[in-house]
Amino acid sequence: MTLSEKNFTFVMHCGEMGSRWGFNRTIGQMCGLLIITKNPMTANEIADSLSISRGNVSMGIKELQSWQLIKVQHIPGDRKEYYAPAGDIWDMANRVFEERKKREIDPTLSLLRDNLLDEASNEEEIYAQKQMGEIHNLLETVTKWSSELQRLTPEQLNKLMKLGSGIGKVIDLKDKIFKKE
Amino acid sequence: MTLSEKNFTFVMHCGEMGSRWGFNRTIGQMCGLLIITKNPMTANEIADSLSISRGNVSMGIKELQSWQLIKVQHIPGDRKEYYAPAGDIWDMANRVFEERKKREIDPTLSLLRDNLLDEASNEEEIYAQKQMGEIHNLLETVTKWSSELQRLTPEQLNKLMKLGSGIGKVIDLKDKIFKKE
DNA sequence: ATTAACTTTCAGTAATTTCAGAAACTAAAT
DNA sequence: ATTTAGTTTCTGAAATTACTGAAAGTTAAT
Repeated sequence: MTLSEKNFTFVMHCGEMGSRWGFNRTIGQMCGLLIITKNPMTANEIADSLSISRGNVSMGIKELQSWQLIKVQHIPGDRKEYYAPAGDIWDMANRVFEERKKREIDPTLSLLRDNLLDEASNEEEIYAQKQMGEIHNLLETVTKWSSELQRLTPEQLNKLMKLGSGIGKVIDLKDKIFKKE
Repeated sequence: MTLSEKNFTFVMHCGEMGSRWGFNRTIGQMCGLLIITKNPMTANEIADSLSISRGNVSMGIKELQSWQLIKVQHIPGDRKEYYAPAGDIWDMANRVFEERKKREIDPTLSLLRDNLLDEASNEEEIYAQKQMGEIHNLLETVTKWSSELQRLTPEQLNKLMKLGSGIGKVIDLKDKIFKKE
């Protein structure tokens, strides 16, 4: 089964974007391919569709599983493993976001925490520590906020997103109401 | 002027994280270094502090300027260029965020827009197009939302962030109020 | 218009990352 | 216990990316 031209273009685009999204070209392609393909695919089908080696697909699968972006399925009476996206687009985006937070923010947060426990021992370290404190604040805020968003129900989240510029008004509103109490 | 051990550790950490944040090791180090150093630095000071070549620093500066993360300063009677972070930590994070959106989201958004204009011509393309539509929605929402956040005043933003789990309640609240009208 | 102080560019090299294909492994069916 | 259908791991080659150091470029002072 060969890809239609339009679908092929999309898959290749996912490849180009792959490294920007946190993985590599092949893995980007695999991810795009599985998303637009209705039926689950075997590793060999993936390798053929993308003209890459079977070994490479195997490594890619492992990686995509570590991101929790794909799941394995079995068809009764068939020994092959079939792969499909794990969840809908929104779920997948969430996973990517979470995983990237883990890789891009958490390590720094923990370094900064450690550092801020130590007393600075001179002028230069005092300034540095002040700056690190700022970064720490920022990252904590982002982290807290993102976990709050995860906690909202899909409907709430949807309302929030749709709110758009209204968000400013709502904040002010909330402010007025609670100031009274 | 050589870095204290603690500061050195931080700068090296920024290097390790560099590629995850969208640039490379050296540029990560440069960025970290400039952030924790109180006084603006010359290119040579940067090269010495990090033990990298002068040419490399020059390229790094260009890159950091393209991200709008640093600015040049001059000291009267001194021909050297002095570099310092452009803005506070929040500003910088914003710039990184914006720039990454440009690289990681915008190209895909435009590809998807184009694709969705075409009529799908068979079963397979219909499904693919449905999925692409989902991705398109998601990315549009993220884009819109992030530009809304940029539009808020710092105080509003701060309130919003502090709101934390309260956000759910506020949404419901807003809902009730406007349903009456 | 020369020199001196500084910056940028760039060609070649070094380091890293990605990949194919072969070999090793696993487990179901016979 | 062999065969067969399948998956994973690993090595070295290829491609990409990052870096150095030297050469070229710029600008201000003399």
